[in-house]
Amino acid sequence: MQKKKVSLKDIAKKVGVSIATVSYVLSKDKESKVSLAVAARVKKAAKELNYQPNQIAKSLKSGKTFTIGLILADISNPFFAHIARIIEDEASKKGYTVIFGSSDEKAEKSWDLIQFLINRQVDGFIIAPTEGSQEQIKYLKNQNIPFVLIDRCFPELVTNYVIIDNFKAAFEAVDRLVKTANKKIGVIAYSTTLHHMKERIHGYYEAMHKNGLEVKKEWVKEIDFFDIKEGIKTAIDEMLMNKNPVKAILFTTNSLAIHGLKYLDELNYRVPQNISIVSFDEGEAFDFYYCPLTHIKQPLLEIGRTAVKILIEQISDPSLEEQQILMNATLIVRKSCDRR
Amino acid sequence: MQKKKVSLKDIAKKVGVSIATVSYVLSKDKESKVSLAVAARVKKAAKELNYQPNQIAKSLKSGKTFTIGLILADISNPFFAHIARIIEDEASKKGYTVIFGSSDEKAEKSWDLIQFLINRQVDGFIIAPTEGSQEQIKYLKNQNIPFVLIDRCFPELVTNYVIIDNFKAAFEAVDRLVKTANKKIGVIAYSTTLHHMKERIHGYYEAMHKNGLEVKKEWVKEIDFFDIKEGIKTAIDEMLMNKNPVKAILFTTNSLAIHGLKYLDELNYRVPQNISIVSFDEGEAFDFYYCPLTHIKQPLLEIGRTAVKILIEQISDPSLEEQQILMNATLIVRKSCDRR
DNA sequence: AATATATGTTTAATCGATTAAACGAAAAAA
DNA sequence: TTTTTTCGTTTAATCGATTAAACATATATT
Repeated sequence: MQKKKVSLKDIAKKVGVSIATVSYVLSKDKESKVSLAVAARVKKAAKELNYQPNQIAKSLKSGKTFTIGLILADISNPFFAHIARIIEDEASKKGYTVIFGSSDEKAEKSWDLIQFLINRQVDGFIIAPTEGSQEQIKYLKNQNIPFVLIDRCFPELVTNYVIIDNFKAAFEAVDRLVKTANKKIGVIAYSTTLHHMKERIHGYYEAMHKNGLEVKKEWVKEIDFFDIKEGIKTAIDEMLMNKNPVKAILFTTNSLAIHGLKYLDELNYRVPQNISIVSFDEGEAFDFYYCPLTHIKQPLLEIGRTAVKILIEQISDPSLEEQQILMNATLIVRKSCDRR
Repeated sequence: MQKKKVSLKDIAKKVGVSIATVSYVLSKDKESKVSLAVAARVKKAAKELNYQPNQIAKSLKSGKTFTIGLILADISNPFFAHIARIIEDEASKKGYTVIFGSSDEKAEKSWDLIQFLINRQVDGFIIAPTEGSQEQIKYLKNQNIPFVLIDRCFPELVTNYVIIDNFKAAFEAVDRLVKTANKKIGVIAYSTTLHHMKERIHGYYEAMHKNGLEVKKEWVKEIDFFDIKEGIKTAIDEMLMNKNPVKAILFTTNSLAIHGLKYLDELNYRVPQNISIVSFDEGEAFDFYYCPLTHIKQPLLEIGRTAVKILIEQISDPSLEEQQILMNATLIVRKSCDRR
């Protein structure tokens, strides 16, 4: 059996005062009410007994748990793991704990997590929402539960969010590819209605258009989340084996790039000699890739910190206006898109 | 303001019965006490109001939070992120939530986290302990707070733990290096008193000894956690630039291997032509390394699942004996140690 | 000396759920 | 008909902390 924990009651008994007095002493700011002599004895006893306040009881009374629910696609994905770490640090600085859950991009799992965490009385959420989770987000709004979306957002809903300008990021990347002598450029994205993905594709189209380049149907590929490996193969095969094979590819996520580059290797395509590459996000994996990769770098630290900041503001004052933060990604230019 | 949540009180009022009756109805197993008619009305009302029990209140009453505290070195390290994900899934299957924290290998941070999570009334801990955290572990034992150590353990303390046989893993790896024509083998580890690291080094020594090979002082390097990059450089320089340069290196962690391989690249050493390599753990990063890496694969899924299983057993019955689980790692042989 | 004010401490309600014990009414046993 | 059981429901205590309000004392004011 766990040694029963020391409570205010135990201190009160030991010192010979009421529980209330002990409470007043130990909640600092109210100390003035209590005589110095008694306060000293209470503090001494608290130290001797190694009193640790029961946060559960505090939470029940106050309705606050100082806990943030963090819902990501998959904590074992380096991109999300990195964000999780940043959020953890930032939250902890402000006295908040993080409870996380992985949705695996499934709306149902996401809903289960939300329900679960609401029952655990989290004070708010930071969510990278899955496709089709609009109703869940609306529910949170209706219930006035504070939350901030990250990485993705639903433009049709007014919510807090912190994301990058995906359109611009993709646009700049493709524009760069064009500038470095590429005309036949393809894009590989996930097959999803999620706005950030659409924006990345949109950015691609606009950059092509702005540069007066035609886009062939075979150059734009959307791949199923749940079968990346096969999807990538088919997509790349189709991009390369037609009368207008692409000479450059924009991968819209880290995972897509990893799988794509592996397959290009199998096909004995060399980067950048045979094909140019730009990818979203970084990854340890790329460190060992023979050709330094041009990629779109998201300001993860700012995203995480801002999300926590907005959430905590919102928790303290739920009447605040929702904030929409659009950050800029940076195009890090390396060898992989240089074919001159 | 957050819409105030529906409580038993609200249902009771709506139905016109006491709170106790509602509680009896909704706690299923006791349903028999209540008349079917009333039970039906209560259930209906609960559904209509979308009642969600307040877990905080439940926890206060029961003393159980169904929450596990997970303390790792760094959630953004893929090795730990992977374990975290496994633990999350396994815990969630059994109705537990995970609260995590990163210790950054610092005993002080670890202690803060433990205190913090105890106040949050976690039911137990899964911990990858840091160097010098023995007292913290003893404290948990004294307080009879259930916990399971993973990845590392303190042999001088009787605790639950789930680790791999590090000695054996290192032994087999080095033995394999010897069998593939290497005689001059070095090892790079962290400079720490943590037992798992010592065991890995010990395994190296024993394998060398068993094969009748002498170990030069310059071949065994221990590197500071907090300055890997520089440490690796110095270590490798010293291993290579002496009258008995090594022809093979065992890296005792993933991160050491990543930094080490990068530096070897800088030095224009080719694997396995100029040097053989074996590493602990896998990593996405290795996928793009030009030479497939021989590595020691830990059974992460089993480790995570077993740790959760033992912890929950221990939570349910704290009088159970501590369990020490030693799992076997697997040596995955690839090209990086094949110099014949 | 009588009254007002300040000071220090306790009482008791509260958060939301659980549950032993008490209670009242109906059904069964005498 | 009276007594005993059974059944269904409510009362009230509890978990640990907070905090308004009540209550004593002591001190200050008139």
